[in-house]
Amino acid sequence: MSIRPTSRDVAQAAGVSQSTVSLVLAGKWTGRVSPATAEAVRAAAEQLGYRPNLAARNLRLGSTRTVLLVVPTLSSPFFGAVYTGAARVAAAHGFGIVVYPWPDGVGPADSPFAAPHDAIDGVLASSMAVESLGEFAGTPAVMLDSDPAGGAPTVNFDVAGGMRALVGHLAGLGHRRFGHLAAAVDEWTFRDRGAALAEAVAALPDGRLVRAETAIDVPAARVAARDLLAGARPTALLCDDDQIAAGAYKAARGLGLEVPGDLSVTGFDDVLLAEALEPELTTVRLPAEALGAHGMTALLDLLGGGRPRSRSLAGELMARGSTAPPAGAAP
Amino acid sequence: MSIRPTSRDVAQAAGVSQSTVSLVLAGKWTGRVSPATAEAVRAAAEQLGYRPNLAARNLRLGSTRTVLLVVPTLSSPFFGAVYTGAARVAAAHGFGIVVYPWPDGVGPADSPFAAPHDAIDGVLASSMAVESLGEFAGTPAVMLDSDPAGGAPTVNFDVAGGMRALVGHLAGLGHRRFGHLAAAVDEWTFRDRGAALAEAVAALPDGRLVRAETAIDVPAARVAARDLLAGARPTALLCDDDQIAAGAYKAARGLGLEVPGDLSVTGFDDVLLAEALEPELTTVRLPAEALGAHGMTALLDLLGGGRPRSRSLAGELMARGSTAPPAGAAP
DNA sequence: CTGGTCCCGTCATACGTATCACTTCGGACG
DNA sequence: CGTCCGAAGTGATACGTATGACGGGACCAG
Repeated sequence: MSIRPTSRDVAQAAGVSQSTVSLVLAGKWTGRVSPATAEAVRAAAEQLGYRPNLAARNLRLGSTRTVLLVVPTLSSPFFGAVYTGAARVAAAHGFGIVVYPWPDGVGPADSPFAAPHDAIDGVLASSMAVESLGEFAGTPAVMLDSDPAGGAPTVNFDVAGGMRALVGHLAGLGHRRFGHLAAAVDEWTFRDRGAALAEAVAALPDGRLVRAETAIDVPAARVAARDLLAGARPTALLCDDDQIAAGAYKAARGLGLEVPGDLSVTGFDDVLLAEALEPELTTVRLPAEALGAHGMTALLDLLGGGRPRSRSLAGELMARGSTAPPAGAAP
Repeated sequence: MSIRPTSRDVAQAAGVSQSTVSLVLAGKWTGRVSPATAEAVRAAAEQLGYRPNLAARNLRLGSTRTVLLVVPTLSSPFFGAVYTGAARVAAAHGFGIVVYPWPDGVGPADSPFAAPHDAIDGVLASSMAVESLGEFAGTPAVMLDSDPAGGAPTVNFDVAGGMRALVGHLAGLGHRRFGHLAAAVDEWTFRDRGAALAEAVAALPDGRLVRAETAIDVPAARVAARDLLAGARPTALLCDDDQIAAGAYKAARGLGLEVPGDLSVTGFDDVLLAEALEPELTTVRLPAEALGAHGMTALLDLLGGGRPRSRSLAGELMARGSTAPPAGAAP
């Protein structure tokens, strides 16, 4: 038979009523159905290849056991990892995930993607302001990598700690004059990175810091880095992103500066780029999969009526070949 | 009122029956409902913020207007682009997309992800063998970037043409001794690349080709490239992937070879890596978004009862700084 | 005045599931 | 012996939508 079997077909095959099938398959039969009957039902279901119709179940239950993951883009491995972590936890709880790539600043009406507004129980949104979620107001939401002051429960990276680790690493090598190639993106994570960096440098005796902004792509970063290096002469350049660091490499080489001999460079994020560059990039690895996993855990808690606490995940300093003592330092 | 309005609420507000609301909102009212009434219904729906319940609609229609996109991983920008292209076309036709990351070789039971087997109308699968879809047998499917001999309609890249373009470019520069760093992955696209490369080199007078395999990651490619370069001495090294090319860069530098002075290197795919490397990588850009878009178009055609033709999308040669005439060639 | 045709809508129903209220039946208990 | 109770299961219903089968005027022709 080519048509899909329903619970009624299973009932008929097992010689019981449809309600019994439903009870058994939902696992709520203890004390209501005899073990023998339950087994018979399961056998019939198995034999017919029965799979419950999700649409009917959702209609009946008023819940879809599906969560929407809102990300700015899927063209970055980072969000792929977030998805993976979230989906793993979701699947373990019988939830599905639908991805909704929502470029920041794009109105929902302009979006080329179909948002299944109602077919979801909750929202997991990464790297955006909670106000952007206006469209989903009222839906239980957990924010990832976003401003914790937004009101919603948040799971974040400790980017401030990451920045402090980088500055500590560089200061330990003898650096005092720092440059910051900041991402020209108004997101919490970058604001936090900038503030932490400024603070950490200010805490150093003789610490100095110059700052420039750039878009997150290689050519733009190259130009910004060249301009910055042409003015002040930092011995270490901290970049908000690995792609920016790639641009900095090019600018340095263009100016005849050796990395790390004449200029130390650091990135942030440790995407696949960090190991491909030469020299390999010192950066901070952010546990993106864990971010997704913890976020989904918090969301499930929220859906279950809990009040999940916001939390912060530490990054890991990956010290590699792009950092060294500044030229002229004692060995 | 906080509860979601149903079509019945709209009917009451507009002073008509529920069926009328359904007819109007489905756009099937011509000749059945007067323009004035239709307008009133639309106004009431708008005013109440009515959105049809998808679960109910799906239950009634027996179709979900949702398609499953099966990809090996989301940790690559490539599949993000495929998704984007597919989702754009889908949304324009009122379809949604659910992503199912299915690492090749992993059985469905082992998969950490929840496959919504029945909640879908069709499958779009990228970069895998059609046999892998066993789980979804019987569902209308279109394969992307996969073996066209599989039986299902296919949308592919003309990787053979891309390889020929690379060889032509290098031959034009004067190269005759080629190396191929092949991806050790048993997928159609890599088999096809290898075959096309061998053929193109064989067609050259004096053309010679050595070949080695490697996993698609930077450290592995570095080792493989070093071993290959230590034996034969090709003047041009064609890599199956940009990440492999990054490893080749490192190996070359480790052996004291300058790129492109002593060794020309090419990649494949033009992910964000190509522009970040130094020198920038000559590679073939594959239109991943177009792949997704054409695939979805074919799938919609298939779902509509059509018989979509398989087709092939040309890549674009991106000649950049990693290729030059071989050492000792006439200028 | 009757019968036929449109036009504009409404009624009723089915999709497949989960669950509440109810029945049946054998035994335990007073 | 009558009553109550738990075990084991069934019947009926509702979720919200889409749609085929009807209905009731209005208008026109005969």
